Amino acid sequence: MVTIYDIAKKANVSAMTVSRVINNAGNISPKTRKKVEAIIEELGYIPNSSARSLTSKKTNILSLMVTDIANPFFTNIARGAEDKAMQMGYQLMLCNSDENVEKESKYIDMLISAGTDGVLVAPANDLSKKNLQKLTKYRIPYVLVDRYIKELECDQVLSDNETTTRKLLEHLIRQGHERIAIINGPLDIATAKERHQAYYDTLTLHELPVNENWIHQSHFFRDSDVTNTIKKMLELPKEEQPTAIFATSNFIGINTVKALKANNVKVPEDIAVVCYDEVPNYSETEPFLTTAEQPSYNFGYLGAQLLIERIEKTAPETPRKIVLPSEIHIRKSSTFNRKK
Amino acid sequence: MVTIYDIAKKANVSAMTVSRVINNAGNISPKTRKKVEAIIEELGYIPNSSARSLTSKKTNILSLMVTDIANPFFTNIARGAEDKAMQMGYQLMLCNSDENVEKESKYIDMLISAGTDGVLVAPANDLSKKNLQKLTKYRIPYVLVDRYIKELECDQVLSDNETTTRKLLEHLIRQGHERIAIINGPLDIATAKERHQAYYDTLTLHELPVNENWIHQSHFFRDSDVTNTIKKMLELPKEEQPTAIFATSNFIGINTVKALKANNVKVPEDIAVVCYDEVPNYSETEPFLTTAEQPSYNFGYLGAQLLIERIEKTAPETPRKIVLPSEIHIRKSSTFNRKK
DNA sequence: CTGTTAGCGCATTCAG
DNA sequence: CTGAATGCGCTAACAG
Repeated sequence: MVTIYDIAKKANVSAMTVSRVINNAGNISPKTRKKVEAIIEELGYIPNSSARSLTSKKTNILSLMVTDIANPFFTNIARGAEDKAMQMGYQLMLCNSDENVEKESKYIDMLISAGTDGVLVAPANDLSKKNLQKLTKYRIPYVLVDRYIKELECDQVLSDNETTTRKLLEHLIRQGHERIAIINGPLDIATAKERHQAYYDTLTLHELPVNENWIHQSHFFRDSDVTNTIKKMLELPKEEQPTAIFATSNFIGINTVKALKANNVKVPEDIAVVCYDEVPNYSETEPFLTTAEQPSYNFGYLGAQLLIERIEKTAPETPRKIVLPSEIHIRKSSTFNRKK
Repeated sequence: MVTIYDIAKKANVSAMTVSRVINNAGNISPKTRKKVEAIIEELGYIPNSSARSLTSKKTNILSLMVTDIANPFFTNIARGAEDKAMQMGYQLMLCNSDENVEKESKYIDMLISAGTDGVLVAPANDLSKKNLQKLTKYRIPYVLVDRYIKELECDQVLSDNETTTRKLLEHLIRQGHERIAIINGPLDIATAKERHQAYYDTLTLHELPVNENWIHQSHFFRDSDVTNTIKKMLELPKEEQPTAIFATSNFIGINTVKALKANNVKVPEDIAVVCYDEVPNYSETEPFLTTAEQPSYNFGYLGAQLLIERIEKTAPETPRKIVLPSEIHIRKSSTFNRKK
């Protein structure tokens, strides 16, 4: 292993001079700089960041904690965060909590232990609070992405769940739907809670009925099980059955349509479906689902930016909150006008 | 920040005793162990792995370098690797090279610098060799996944490209196809090279023509552009046009079908399509593409296992090579028998 | 512009 | 079973 002492010896300078060259710190005469740089190159020196962070408390590593690396929504965030990180001279480390607070906690410990400069987090749920407070205890800044947590004062990049939900639902209402169901994620996740509230508010605003038989929870995973939910809905008396379903995530939306079809329910003729989150089109056919596409890449990109500003202390003291709008894509799964 | 000295002072023992408790090393009396453990718990001590790795040269961090984090094939590998890593007491760090040797090189430097115990690599291409040799120089073991590199002696977990390609093609041949095209990835990637060779061999074996107008390269990315390729194929005289296309990756397959449809070519009636790699079914419809599903999760899982064995020196000296079969899923995109 | 000294938090080595 | 001394590779703080 090559160290700065090897370089120093070969260049006839002190280790400190080498350190200065590497970090572009202090004033170095162009001549010695050249000489040192040449030897660094020659020996293929790579700084030992363990040693470096032991003294300087800086690693230039950002971390991103997501809840499901298999979800394209999160891989997009990762790409955005990585691009910004790279651009600013940081590297990105990815962790996958699987929506599991315990696993998240283990990863947080690892990140503290390994010494990350800051963490971009989509927390598993409200209980993640204690994990994040641990970061604070170790003075590691973090930025919440996608999901906020009540009473946690920190930078955040979030989706405008209220407006987006309302837009999706009003699209359904315009099509003549009056009985609209929701299949949501767990209510201990902020996005689920907000979407639930917005669902309730929008229906109420439009003087539409809210029926507890139309309100269901699943989870946000790829295999989010909705078959039972759909079965229950279809067992309702005809006049109580919803004519439209609002799915609060991509996977829930996909699985809802699949479950409906499995029960010979026509989408959108019998029941219309809209959902949150865009899905990559891996099919040869046109995309079918009406979606609200969140700017996931920007969640990552802007989140990384806030984080770096926080790390480098170029940010104002008060936490910042960025709320981004989503884009509604109206497609076949919801375009069947019941008024006609 | 809590250090072992804080613990030691509070427990009235030396720092060394604390270190021993933490690492389960040496012999400690149950009483002092209990006492120390209680204080560790109480103070919420988290070891500083920078300091630790400075002396012990061990971080318990595995790294996974993939070429495209947006490709479900690689996220599956990540999940497999993560599961095995966790199970064995390691954490997994993810890096995304974007099929770019330079970016890969930067990440390798970071990994060396940060001190990873071992790396699971799907190399960008044949030029990745120098990046991997750098790892060797720093005595960091690595395992190749999915893509091997010539003359690099190391553990590998690979796909049986020869058999799988043959099976896919023989399926086409059984359907009566005699003019089969290939749209491949860059030939400086091992998998592309092997699939090309297997394509050639299989056609020759079955005494079918090989026409250079049927051999095309694209790349393995999500937006792999094949429209020009398809256009060229369709401009061939009718009797020279291929009746089937073998796409060597998921994205190439999807884009091939899309491009064909855009040109009003019916799949599979006019041209059949088969491809490598399974694709998650994000659509409400039945999967359409005939695919060879690689055991990607196992690539990661077994790769991590080999790597950990190498790190912990429980592996035999000689490099091991695991070759895994793929599963063929015959679907509509290729089921139209031309013999009838 | 350059060098010296000291110490980051921990584990190895050797001594009890 | 436990402790003291030492050094990993680097940089902050000071001195020249």
